[in-house]
Amino acid sequence: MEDKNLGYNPNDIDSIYKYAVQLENKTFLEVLKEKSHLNSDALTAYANKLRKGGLGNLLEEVYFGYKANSVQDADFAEVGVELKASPYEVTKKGELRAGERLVLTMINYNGPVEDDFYHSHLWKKIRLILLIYYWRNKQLNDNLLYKIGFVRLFTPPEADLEIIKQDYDYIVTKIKAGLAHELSEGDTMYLGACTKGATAEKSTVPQYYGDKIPARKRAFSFKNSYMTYVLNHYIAGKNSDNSIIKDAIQIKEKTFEDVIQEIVSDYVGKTDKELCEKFGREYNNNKSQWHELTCKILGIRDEHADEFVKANIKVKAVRVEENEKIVESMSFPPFKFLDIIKEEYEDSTFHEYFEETKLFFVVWKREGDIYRLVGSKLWHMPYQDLEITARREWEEYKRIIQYEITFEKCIDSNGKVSFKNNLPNKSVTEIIHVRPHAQKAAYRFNNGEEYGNVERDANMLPNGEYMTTQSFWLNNKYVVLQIDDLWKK
DNA sequence: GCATGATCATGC
DNA sequence: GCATGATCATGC
Repeated sequence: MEDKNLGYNPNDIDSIYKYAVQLENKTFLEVLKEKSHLNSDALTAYANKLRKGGLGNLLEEVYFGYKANSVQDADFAEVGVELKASPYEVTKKGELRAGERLVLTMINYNGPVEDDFYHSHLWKKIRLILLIYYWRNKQLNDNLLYKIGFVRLFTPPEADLEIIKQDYDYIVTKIKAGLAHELSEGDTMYLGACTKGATAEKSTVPQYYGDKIPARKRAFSFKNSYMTYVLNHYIAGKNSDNSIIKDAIQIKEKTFEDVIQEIVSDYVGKTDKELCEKFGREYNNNKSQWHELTCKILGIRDEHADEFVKANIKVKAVRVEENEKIVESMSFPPFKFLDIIKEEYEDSTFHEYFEETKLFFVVWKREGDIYRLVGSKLWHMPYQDLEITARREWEEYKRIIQYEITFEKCIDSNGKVSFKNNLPNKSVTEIIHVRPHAQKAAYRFNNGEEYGNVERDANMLPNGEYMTTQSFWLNNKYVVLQIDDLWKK
């Protein structure tokens, strides 16, 4: 029965949904005006109080008429519906992107964890979610003007749920082994253990298991990549049908990693030439050949397989030479100098990338003129590498970019000009180095000298000069160490 | 043969 | 025309 004061029946899913869906296309300000009896001053004061997460609380208190709480039951406990308000953004290409990971419930460090997924607090929070997605349009300077774009009842589809269960088991196993301090979002596919609390110092507590080593407080969350997929495909109705798992049955007994490795293993031992013939692709050794063969082996149109998008997995075809070396290092998206100097490592774009991204290495080994497929591996940067070595190297690059970058002008035998900088060379680092990553070299110096297309290919340093845009690269020697067990055994 | 600065290729 | 992933070319 409908509650006259609330406007809906909190014990009836249909009623909750019908009431909620009326939020679509309204701004938060419109909701406030409609539902509260505040005068305009009080409204302004309320708006000023909004903190992060405040927009969700606003809906809970003002629109649904209950106090926001942090109880580990679902918000509409009688019917097991959990309300989640979350932002999305619209990319330049017009695609939707989740603005945040969807935080579900805290991981308990004060007592035992729940082994059984279907009897866990987490399950109560995700079996039926009332998703309220609002457009975080950064061009608006008042977040009350954000508009609610989508209201949906959501539960992960069966094939997703199998992977989420595997993720849950992985996280729980690690916690029970007393290794909560080594948890990383990159460990898992769709369900992550994200950190909670502003800083590591304030939010590190002893864990319950093992030697009670202090660990960052963490919460179960759906990863940003998963929610971005949910938004585009389950909510906005974009079609894709580019999945590797064709039926949830495939993933019941095996992990996703096992599934993709088994697919690849059917082709191990075949050469690139044989595979080109088998898949009807011209054998021409061009840049994309081994990458394209990988997609054909996996039975996907391109690297944006549904599972890869959801779990933020990037396909990397790696060719190993006869001397067991990789010719090239591996590039990653470029960065801006003025961005990196503002970042702390822990919240940096670099750290976020390697914490949230997995690489699927598909490895080929050279034999004369051809490359033979030797195997594959789903990889993410190991905890120690990301938190210690890469941190040290990143901070050194940041320091030099910030305080003491210098250039030396070089002219080669053809009279071509280049500039040598004093950033550490790859020979002195273990994991990463910094290299140019642009269409052409471009510089502008404070003495007025200028080279190339500065607007397109360079960006500004703290001292006002411009250097060719750079990116982080994984050292080729480091990459070899991650995969050499595939042929050494 | 390696290190490094520079550049290419493809998809959207 | 850009974002992204991948490779080239020179000097030592």
